[in-house]
Amino acid sequence: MSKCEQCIIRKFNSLNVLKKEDLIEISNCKESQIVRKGEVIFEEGDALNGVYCVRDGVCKLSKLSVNGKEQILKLAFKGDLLGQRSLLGNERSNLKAMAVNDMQICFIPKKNVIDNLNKNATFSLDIMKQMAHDLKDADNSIVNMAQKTVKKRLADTLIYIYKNFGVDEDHNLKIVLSREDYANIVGTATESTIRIFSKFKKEGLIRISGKQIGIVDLDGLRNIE
Amino acid sequence: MSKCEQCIIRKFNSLNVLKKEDLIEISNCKESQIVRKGEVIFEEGDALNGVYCVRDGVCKLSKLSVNGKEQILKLAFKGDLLGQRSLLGNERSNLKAMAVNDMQICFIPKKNVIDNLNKNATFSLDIMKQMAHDLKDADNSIVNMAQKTVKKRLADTLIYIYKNFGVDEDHNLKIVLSREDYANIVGTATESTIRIFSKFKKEGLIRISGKQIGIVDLDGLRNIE
DNA sequence: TTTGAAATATGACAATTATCATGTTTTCGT
DNA sequence: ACGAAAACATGATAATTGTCATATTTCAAA
Repeated sequence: MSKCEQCIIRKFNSLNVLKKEDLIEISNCKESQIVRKGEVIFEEGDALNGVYCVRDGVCKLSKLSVNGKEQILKLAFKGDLLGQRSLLGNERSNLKAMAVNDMQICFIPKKNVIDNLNKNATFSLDIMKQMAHDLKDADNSIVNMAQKTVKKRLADTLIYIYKNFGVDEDHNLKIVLSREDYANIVGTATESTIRIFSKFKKEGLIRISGKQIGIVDLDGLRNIE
Repeated sequence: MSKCEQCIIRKFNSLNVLKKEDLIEISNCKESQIVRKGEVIFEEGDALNGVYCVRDGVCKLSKLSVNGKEQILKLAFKGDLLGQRSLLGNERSNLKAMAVNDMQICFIPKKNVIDNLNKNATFSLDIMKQMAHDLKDADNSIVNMAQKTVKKRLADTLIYIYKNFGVDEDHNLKIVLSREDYANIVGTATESTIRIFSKFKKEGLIRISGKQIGIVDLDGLRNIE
C-alpha cells in the first residue's frame, strides 16, 4: 500500500498543503481500493464516512432526475476528492459515483479530514478555494444548459474530454463513454446524441468506429453554433 | 450606522458563529449602503475587495452567456453573502449583482473575512458548509435545466418566489420581476415566458395584472409536467 | 398631460428536440 | 465461437421552443 506522503496525486488537490506528519497520520488510516469499470463507489443517498481521493481512472458523478433520467454532473479524475461536500454539510451524498474505467482510489476517514480542517487554516482555505472554483464551474454549466443548443453542448463535451483526458495510440478519445452517457451529460435523448454524432461524422468533424471516437476537426467543433 | 454584533441578519449566515469581539472589529470596518432598485452592486469582471452582506431587499446575480443573453443564477436576499467565492478564489467576480428592489447591504473588507477564516476554524467550517449547500443547489439547477421543460421550470420559479418572498397585501408575489427576468432565470425566450404565463392564467393557475402576479392554484402549478 | 420608450401580448412560422418504431451492430458471458 | 442482451442507428412524426413581425399596454420623464 502506497503512502500519502509519497503520493504525487496529492499535488493535484488540497492534501498538498498538509504537513508531512499529518499526511503520515492520514496514510495510516486510509484504505486504498481498486474499482473496476462499471462498479459503483457510492450511491445517491449513501452516508459517506469520509472522502475518496482519486489516484487513477475516471468516474462519473450523477443524479437521478424526477422523471427517472440520469444526469451526469461531473467526470472526476486524478486528484479529485469525492464526497467532501456531504462530509462538510453532514448530509448523505446527493450524487452517485460509478467508475467509467478501472480506478484506483483511497478512502480517507471523515475524522482525519475534519481534524485537519480544524487545525490547519491553510488546508481549509485551499478546500474553500477548490469549492469556489467548483461553484464557478457549476454556474457555467447552468448557463450552458440554459443557453446553448444540444449540438453545441455535445461538441463542447467532446472537446472537454479531448482536452482533459487526451487520446490513445489511434488518436481516439482515451475516455470511452456510451452515447447514453453523452446524452446524460448534456441532458438530451440518447437518439438525439446518436443523430448529432452521425451528423458530426458526415461533416468530417469526428471519426467514429463503434464506441471509439476521434476528433478530426477541432476548430470545426469549436465553431459549431 | 448599525452594529454587526447587534444585527439580527447575521443569524442567517456564517457571521453568526463569530465571537463578539470579532464582530465589533468587523463592525468598525464595514460600510453600510443603500442600493436602489435597478442599481448595480458589482459587475461581471469586477475585482471585489470584500464581501457584501445583504440586510434587506433582493438582488439578481447574473452572467452574460456567449450569445449575449443574460442568465440569472440566483436571487440573493437577507443574510446572503455576495462575493465570497471571488474572495476565496482570489479572482474577479464572474457574476453581476443588480438590485431587484431597494436594498440595504453592508460591505465587509476582505481583510476582516480572511483574518477570521485564518483564526476561526468554526467560521471556516460554517462557510464551507454553506458552500457545500450552494454546490448541491447548483447541481439541482443543472438537472432541472437539463431535464425539465420550460413550462415546468417557470412553474417552479413562481413557486420558489412565492415560498421564499411571500405575497403582498393583494396576495400578489412580493418580488416583482419582468417577464424578461423570468426568461433569464429559466433560460428561455421572453416571448415563450409571456406565452406560458398567459396559458397559466387561462388555466386558472395564476392571476396577472401588469407586472403583478398572484398564485391562484399552487397545487396546479406543482403538478405541471 | 403628453409622449415616447420599454414591456407585454399574440400570431405565424421555422428550427430544434423528443418520442416511438424498427432494424443493425457490437459486446459480453458461457 | 455462439447467442442473447445491450448499444447503436435511422426513419417518421409530434411536441416544444425560438424567431420575427406587429399590436397593445404600461410607465416614467419632459
